[in-house]
Amino acid sequence: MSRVTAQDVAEEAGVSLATVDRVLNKRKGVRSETIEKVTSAMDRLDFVRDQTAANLARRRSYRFTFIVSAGETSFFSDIQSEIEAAKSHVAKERVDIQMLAVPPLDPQAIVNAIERLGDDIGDGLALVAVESQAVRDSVNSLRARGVRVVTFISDIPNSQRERFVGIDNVAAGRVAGSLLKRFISAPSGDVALVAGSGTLRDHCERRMGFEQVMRTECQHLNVLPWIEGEEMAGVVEEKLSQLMADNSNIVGLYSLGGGTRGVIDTINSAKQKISVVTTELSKHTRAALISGTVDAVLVQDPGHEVRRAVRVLRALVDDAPINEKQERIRIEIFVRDNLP
Amino acid sequence: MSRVTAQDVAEEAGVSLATVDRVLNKRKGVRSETIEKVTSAMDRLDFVRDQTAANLARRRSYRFTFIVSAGETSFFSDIQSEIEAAKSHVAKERVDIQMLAVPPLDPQAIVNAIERLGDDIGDGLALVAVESQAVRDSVNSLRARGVRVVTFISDIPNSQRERFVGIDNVAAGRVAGSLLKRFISAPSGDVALVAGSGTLRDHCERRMGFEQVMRTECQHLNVLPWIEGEEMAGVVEEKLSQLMADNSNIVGLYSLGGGTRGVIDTINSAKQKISVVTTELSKHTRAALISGTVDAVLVQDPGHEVRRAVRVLRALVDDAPINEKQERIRIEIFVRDNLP
DNA sequence: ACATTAATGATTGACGTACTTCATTAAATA
DNA sequence: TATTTAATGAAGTACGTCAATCATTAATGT
Repeated sequence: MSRVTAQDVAEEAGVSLATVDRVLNKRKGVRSETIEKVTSAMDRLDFVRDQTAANLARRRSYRFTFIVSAGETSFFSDIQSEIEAAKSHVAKERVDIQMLAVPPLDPQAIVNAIERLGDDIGDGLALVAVESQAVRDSVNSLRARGVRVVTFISDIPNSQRERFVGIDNVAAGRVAGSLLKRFISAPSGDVALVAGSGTLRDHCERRMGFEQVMRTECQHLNVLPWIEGEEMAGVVEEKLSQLMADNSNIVGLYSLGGGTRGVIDTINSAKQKISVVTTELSKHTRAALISGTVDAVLVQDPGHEVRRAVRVLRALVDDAPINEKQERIRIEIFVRDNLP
Repeated sequence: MSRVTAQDVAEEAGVSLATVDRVLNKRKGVRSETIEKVTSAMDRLDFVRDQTAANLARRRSYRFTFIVSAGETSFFSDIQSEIEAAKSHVAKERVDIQMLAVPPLDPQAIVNAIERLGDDIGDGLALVAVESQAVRDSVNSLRARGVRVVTFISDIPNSQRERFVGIDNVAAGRVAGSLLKRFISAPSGDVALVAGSGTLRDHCERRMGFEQVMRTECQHLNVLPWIEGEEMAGVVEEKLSQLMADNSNIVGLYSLGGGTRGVIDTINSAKQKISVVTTELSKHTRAALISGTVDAVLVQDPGHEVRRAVRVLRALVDDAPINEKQERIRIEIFVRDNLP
């Protein structure tokens, strides 16, 4: 009933423990014939190497860096506190995490941060990327140095980052579109679009997905040019209330980025009945869902994303396979009744 | 930069390693004054005990049993394959899982299975419970023997199970209601309800949540008496097509349990345009989402649930704290565009 | 036949913690 | 003061694997 050890395998295979170890760790100096003997013995005995003991013996420890945006958005403060939480959690498993918050929307800040860290960056980096050649170069040179890199929340394709941990933003936009399509009962009307900034790839992608659905399936709805709120509630409120004053034909709204609080305040003080889909679960969107101001909120769970980034980085360092299915980040839909 | 060990703590506190160990494992025979010295040294040094080394030294291994329903439903075959997957995955961490599939809706089958297992049940049990006094007694006597028990998917309250790993089914019903409410644009009409069986607590709870919303917020909609399909597609199809032939005023449908394939087939061959919300993500519901037959699917992710059950059981055995936030199972909403 | 190389065995000391035993010291009680 | 009791130290073994060393044996080439 007790576990099968490498020693047991050695006896079963009629070789020494040293040889089993060589096979186990793919070291050279073993005849293929012997390798076969050992692996078949492992099969017969159902041997599974004790990963915890192996890590202990290897005295392997991991050091990862997170570089995130220091935006005003509640999403990013959630991300930061989740990273803090993960930090103390994974410390038990010899994983050390450091976090750096840099000014948002600023490629150079990212590049400088990476520069300054030098080797202190550790074995891997999770980066909230900003679309820019400088960042791309920086990522590529990290990879050349052997640092494992994943992009986080916002991707930067065409770089050598090994993976993107975040949601499929085009799909998120499509979900918003297909929900709004069903929520809007009016026979026709305008749909407003509120975003943070056109320089954020995730915002652009969501818009793209949203417009795909609108164009192909909602000929009765007309999507207005988007409002860029620079992720600030005040700016959003100003621009949106202006728009709504000018246009009494708005029947739906999709807020796909920061500054959602501004959207909520504006809608609350307007008289029109509008179907609304937003992003991010903050106390504001939560209250708005309950009061009925907002119909649905599309969310990417910060806790999941942080934990997954850590798991993926660790797997990359270990050259272990990644369970793609488990590591996919879901787009979660919240309505009033499934609020967490 | 290297990790702080118990030895370091001993030196910092000016005590021996043995004393640190006594404090660490809450053994008696240490003055409270000394305990204080040690814990403050641990704080100063940021000591985190290496759980992997501890487990190794303790030669602790875990043995858990899953007892699940062997229903025809694809959900349960998903559960089973997820358990298999988890099994090989956690074997690396000295966790051994065995699974037993018992006939569905049969309390005695569960009791017998537990009886037959005896001590072989291991350190913990995850049980897809069925409402019954016999099962309750069985669970309670396991607890008395020191076996940790969690209910899984379907709860059995008033028993001494320590936790329920699954979704909030009343909330799931409410979500279905509030989605249907928005999806249905007709000014009035009937809403059909298809379930598996009234003896399943999760089905009853979903119905309850659904009717709560309908009654309080949808006076214009009339909920018809539910159809019990016994989790079999054929039965569902027969009963539902009968209902739809008799009633041309059906504008919405919520399928809250097994046999969803029957629902889909029936709707497909009917001419009415009906808004539909169902449960479970199978190839049938997936296809129906894409074709537009079904508007939304409410899902509990089998993979998540299995992994969480294992984590919770392990934490219970270790007397470790459980991160409630992480362990809550979400109700996921799928529409055509966020299909995984 | 001898030197060279490759494959394997045997042994050992980590890794960080758990747990036990035995000895020692300090404090409390008679 | 003598005796018991409680608190602590010192030292060692174990857990399962890694990794290094050195010795031994078998296969290969000259």
